[in-house]
Amino acid sequence: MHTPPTITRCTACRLRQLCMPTGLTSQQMALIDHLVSTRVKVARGHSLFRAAATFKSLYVVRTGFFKTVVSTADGHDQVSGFYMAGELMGLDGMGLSKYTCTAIALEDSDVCVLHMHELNTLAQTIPELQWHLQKIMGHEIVRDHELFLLLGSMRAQARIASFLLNLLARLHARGQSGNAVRLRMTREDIGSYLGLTIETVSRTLSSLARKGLISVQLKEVSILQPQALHQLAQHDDDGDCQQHPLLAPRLRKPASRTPKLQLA
Amino acid sequence: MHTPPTITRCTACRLRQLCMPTGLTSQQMALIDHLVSTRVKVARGHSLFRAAATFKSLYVVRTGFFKTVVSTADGHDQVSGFYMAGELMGLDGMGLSKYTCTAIALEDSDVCVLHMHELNTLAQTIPELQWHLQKIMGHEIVRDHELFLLLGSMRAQARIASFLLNLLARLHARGQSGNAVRLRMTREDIGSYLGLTIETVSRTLSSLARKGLISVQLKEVSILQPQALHQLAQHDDDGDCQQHPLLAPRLRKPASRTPKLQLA
DNA sequence: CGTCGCGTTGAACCTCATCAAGACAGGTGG
DNA sequence: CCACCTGTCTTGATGAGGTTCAACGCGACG
Repeated sequence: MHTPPTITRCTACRLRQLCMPTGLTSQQMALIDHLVSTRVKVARGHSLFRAAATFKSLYVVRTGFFKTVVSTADGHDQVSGFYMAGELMGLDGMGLSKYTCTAIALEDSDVCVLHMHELNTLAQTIPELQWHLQKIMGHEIVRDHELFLLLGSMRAQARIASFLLNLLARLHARGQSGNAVRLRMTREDIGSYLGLTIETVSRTLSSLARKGLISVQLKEVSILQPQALHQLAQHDDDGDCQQHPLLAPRLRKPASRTPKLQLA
Repeated sequence: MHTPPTITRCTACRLRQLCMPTGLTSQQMALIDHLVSTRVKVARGHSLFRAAATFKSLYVVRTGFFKTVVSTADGHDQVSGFYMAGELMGLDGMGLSKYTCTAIALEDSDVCVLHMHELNTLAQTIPELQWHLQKIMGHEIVRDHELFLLLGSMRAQARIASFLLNLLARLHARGQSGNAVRLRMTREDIGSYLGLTIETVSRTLSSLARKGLISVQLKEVSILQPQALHQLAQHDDDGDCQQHPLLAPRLRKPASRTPKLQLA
């Protein structure tokens, strides 16, 4: 068994901990090094895979930035996610063996290709790999549930705040320090993702800047008051109107759009 | 190896095709028959598993009906799904090894318990089982994307229409004929799921009934004009106002909330 | 310099949330 | 059996948040 070229060796990749399982034996690592046989470059504005295409591979962003777009029969479409280095795309294809969304590079990007067939074969001998894949799919589902909450019960201001904090957190997880966020996507993309119009996105950003919570200069955003943003992301608007959450835990809250949980 | 009691044998279950892979050898089937070692009954209003509990099992609805609820830190919560016979719950727990939502029975129910550990062990020897699990998780992700579209870019009327059609389709997939849908959940649950208030749900149902598209009698709904409902579910409201989609394909559409796809 | 894509801002309208009142069914106790 | 109560659903009136329409600023690019 020859050693694959360094360029495609996962063990030599600084993103390894983001997309591969940890705690493998060196023997297992060596097997995994053969997994990524292909790298592809995608120019800004071009697609990596398209909806309805046959599902064959998963993709990991190596450098660059992507959005995924889902479309309805009648031509409507919506951004369903943004992906940065180390994040996995294409999981939606596993259900019907077809991709259900289109992945578009928002800047010149580099992608690792994981052929599903090889991945599954390898997973037969490395259970950890199998579990890891399950975990990643589980994360995707959890991420989706968070988006439900955002789309179903948050105001524009809270959506934007959540969005910015989410981006910042992911950048921090990649080692970036500071509070600067460069928005790789357009306002249109943000609006589509958050279920808002482009005007509302723009207005809300301006409003947050006017309050001093962030600073905005086109695509360059700085989170000046992360805490305050967090507050906004949680309480829609009504300023935490329950009197004593500890003293009256079962009190019926008059909270805005949130029916109470029917307890067991 | 003894044969497990009939009551927990998947091969003897009429729901098998809904939750188990097809095309297995009889030998594999025999192994799978040992998978479901437990059945649990959940009384209406009680929970099957709760958010933050340790993830150990997946659950398949055998009889009855469930909703899942996700909660935020600040007490808000939202229905994230409804589950009927043959559908799998608990997949969200695979990401963090904790459930992220709470499953509540909306009527007295019967559930098959799949211990994740055993499931994974068995999947090591039956690749088809592994693929099947992947497929199911993929379906869940696709389902979530459809919900994004609904929550992000549909009007109340379109959301309700989609919701009713979705329920009807799932009932049909289970062999029910006719256009009757019994709503097992309250208006509050529906509203939470669709990102609407209870009043809007009620009003929209009344409105659809007034138009003759459905009939409503509390929890009993009949879909009188499925295709008309389909229309409503797709075009928000503006009655397909582009003049000649074929002659002017690149014309800027005045469509309500849907920015155009940035092509590759 | 003109054009085009993108972003911002203003004004009017509209959908839907909110507040409020009442209808209806199911359950309990007299 | 009725009165009563509670949870659920319906309907109306009002207002706010966000969409829609429109105009303009700005930078990139040919």
